[in-house]
Amino acid sequence: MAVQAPAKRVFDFDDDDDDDDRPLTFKRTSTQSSKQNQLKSEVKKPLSQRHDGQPGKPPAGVQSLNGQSSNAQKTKTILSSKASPVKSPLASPTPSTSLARVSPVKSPVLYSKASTSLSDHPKQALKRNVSPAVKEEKSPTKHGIEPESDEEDSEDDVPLSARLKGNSNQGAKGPSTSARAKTQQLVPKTENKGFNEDLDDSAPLSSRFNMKSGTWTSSNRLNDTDEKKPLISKIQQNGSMMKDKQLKLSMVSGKRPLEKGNSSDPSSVKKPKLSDASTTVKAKQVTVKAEEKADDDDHIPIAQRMKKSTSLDAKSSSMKQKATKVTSASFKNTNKKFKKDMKNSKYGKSTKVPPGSGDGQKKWTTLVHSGVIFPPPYKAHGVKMLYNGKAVDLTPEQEEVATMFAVMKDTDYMNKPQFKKNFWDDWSKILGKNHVIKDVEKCDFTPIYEWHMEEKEKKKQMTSEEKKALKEEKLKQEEKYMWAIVDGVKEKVGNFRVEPPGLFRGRGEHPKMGKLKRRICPNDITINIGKDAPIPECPIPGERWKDIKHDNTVTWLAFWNDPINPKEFKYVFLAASSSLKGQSDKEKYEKARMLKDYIVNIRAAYTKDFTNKDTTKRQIAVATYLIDKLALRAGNEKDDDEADTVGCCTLKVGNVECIPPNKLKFDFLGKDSIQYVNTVDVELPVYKAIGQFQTRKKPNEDLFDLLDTSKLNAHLKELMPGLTAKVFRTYNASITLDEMLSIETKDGDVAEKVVVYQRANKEVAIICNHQRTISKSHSAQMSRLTEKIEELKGVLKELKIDLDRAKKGKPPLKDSNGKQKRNLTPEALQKKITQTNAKIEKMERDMQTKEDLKTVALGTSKINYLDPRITVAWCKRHEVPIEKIFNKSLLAKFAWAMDVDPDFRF
DNA sequence: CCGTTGACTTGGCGACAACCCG
DNA sequence: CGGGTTGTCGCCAAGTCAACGG
Repeated sequence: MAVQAPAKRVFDFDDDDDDDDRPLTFKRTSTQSSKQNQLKSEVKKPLSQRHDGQPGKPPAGVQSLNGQSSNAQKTKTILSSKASPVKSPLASPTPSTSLARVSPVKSPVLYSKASTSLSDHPKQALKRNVSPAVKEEKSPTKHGIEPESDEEDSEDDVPLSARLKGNSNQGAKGPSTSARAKTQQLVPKTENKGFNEDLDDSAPLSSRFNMKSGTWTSSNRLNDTDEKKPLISKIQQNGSMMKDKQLKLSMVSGKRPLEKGNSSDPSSVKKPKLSDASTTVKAKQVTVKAEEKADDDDHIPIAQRMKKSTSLDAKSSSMKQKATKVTSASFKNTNKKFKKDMKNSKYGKSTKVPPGSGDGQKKWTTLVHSGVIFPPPYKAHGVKMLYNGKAVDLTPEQEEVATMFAVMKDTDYMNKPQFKKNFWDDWSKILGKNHVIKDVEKCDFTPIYEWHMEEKEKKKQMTSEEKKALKEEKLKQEEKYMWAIVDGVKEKVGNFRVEPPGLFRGRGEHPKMGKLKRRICPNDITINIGKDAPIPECPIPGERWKDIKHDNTVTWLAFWNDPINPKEFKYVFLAASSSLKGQSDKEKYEKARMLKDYIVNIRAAYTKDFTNKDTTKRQIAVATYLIDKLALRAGNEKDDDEADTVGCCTLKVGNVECIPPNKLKFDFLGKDSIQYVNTVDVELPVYKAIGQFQTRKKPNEDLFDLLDTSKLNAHLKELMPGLTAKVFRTYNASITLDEMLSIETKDGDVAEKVVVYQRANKEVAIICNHQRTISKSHSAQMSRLTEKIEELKGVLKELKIDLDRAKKGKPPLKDSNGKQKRNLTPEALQKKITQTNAKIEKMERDMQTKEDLKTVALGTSKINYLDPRITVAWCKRHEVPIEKIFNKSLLAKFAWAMDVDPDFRF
């Protein structure tokens, strides 16, 4: 189709070029010498090494992407920086073994000036961030910037593991993983005084609320004033950051307005327009720099635009000042990077279509796609399983299900009676009443399992050529399904493959685990497509689609009912890189940013209600507090046929333990049956309120008996348009990243900055409780590292001895094999010693990082919670190639954020 | 109101590929 | 060059939340 639009492209390396799959290789010259950064124990590792210097094929464009370091000097806007804060590394011994340990509260972070304390900031920040809650405002006196704070800070250095509770014991994680215990201090003791300058309102959890009602401190990010600005104006400003330029497609009039109609945004009241995304890339950037600026204002009312047209930065930040010159310079650099893209883009600025003006819900105008692809029909293998020791004949249908079960032999599901039972219930139906097989326990699936393993092995043994051929074959078959054309623009489809049949693998103690998930046929599938688009041909001869719709108020391309739970659906959507998704992603972050302007008042309001006589109000207040401080999920009601997990509104009395004088210990299974364990200090009124909610209830009764998510969200919506519980998670995650980056980034090489980023990322992951299971080889890896370190230490010792001897003119000792070593000068030996020490330190740091991250999953927050503009802007400011932080998929997904102003702050 | 339905986001994990290091 | 790691990607389960229908 004509549509191969060269249209959107940002970074899209992939897209239209057909060589979509070409791996990107970023070539970078910079060497990252591993310098160690003293800050904490983390080490940079991964990012820095990969890609560097790799010979790969560096697409020209890409190359330029990285090139920035060379010229960009001006870009750097150093925020606070200079001081090198060295913090004591692991030194601080705080053996925080106790789970419950609560770390002392730290002083609030100072944003501005604080020169002296600069070095402290990072620490403080860190700590504060450790737990969202932590950042309460504390009285300066207390923890303030006192020197001793260092000591306290040291806690930060404590390995995560130490902080986590239960690690050790938990070896056995239940269904899932180990629980992580966190300890945080939510509450500051609150002195009312607090205040001011030091506090940042927007800080995540911090709470400045305690101040007596009324006084809020304002944040001081340069823009205090902002806080009070009418929202509208702020928003506009913010909004203006994004530009929305769309490239026009050459052929089609493609406009690709990200913006949806605007309309529906509930929040519209205050904010004129949240959205506007620039989904497209600005290929033009390069060419048209000037325009860019102009473009940014697209969504701003014309009148206003005129005013600001000249100054690029004005837009954004109201808060921050613009780094004008700088900015432009950096853009330049940036632009270069996009060279490649440019090549395709010769289009000028796009015409943006006035977004949907008017159509409230309309998500698209034209939609063309090829439907879905089905898994191949089952091929019987004929391997016979045993029943009572004897081979049994099975029909292909029976064998298929038996095979599904057989191949799960080495999974944990085999230890779950529920799984077996459900499997048997479904399989026995297929076997029929009269089948010889009457009892699963007498079944021996081993032959099938072995057959499966052999097949797997065969596959592994294939040469890479064969594998490649196979892959290409598959690609060829799927190619047409991979794309959809939305309003004239070619977009990637997310999951166009219909889910194959299998045994349901629910997480946690899911009551339906093991049930047969039957094969989906065309007859189960409803297609949604443009009215004028050709209806995809049904790939299975003789069958037909269940239904065809032309509903442009939704974004799905197809759906079918979930065989496990027929009242639920499985949808086929566009991929994350599509502008439709990009736009809603952007709106999500804009909403979270809007919360920043309301947060102070919201906190004040709920703080006040901690003691409200009306129990419902009190529950709402406390629940909101928990959602804000701890980034808990809302917690919808669940059916009995789902795993028993909870969120804030569904917390049970037994999930929260009150520990005098004012600590709460949470322990529950959240989404995906991931355990959440955390002990926090809370404000006394909260503590008391929780106690009240618990009285006269059994452990399994609802803590918030008068509450549910709809009531809670209805209440939140009164506080801010469009506000719902999940917005707090996004807000807290993003604001934490933004602040940590701003406070901790120092001068240094790219690798060091990447480490700073990762550390911030880690804090966010901890806040959100994003866990992963410890890899099977973790302990082996650790002991191997320990061994290596020991070995190096041995070498070191020997070197020292040799050094002593050399100084006295004696020859070195023999090595372990008894051979004489070379005579080295004391200087040479000294150098070796230094090198070895550095190596040991690096390894120790690597190890520490590994240990810290063994249960933390960084990816989820990056994908779903961290506003990519924060990252992109930071990369621009600090000359860190964005590819160091975002991989190919993320770059594609966040195309809409790539042109953000370097001064952007969440 | 309230339970249900529908649409869309968030989440951990396994398979596989790319990479690294002796 | 082989095996252990680490990073990507796809899969699909499990949440959130709004709209609907009575």
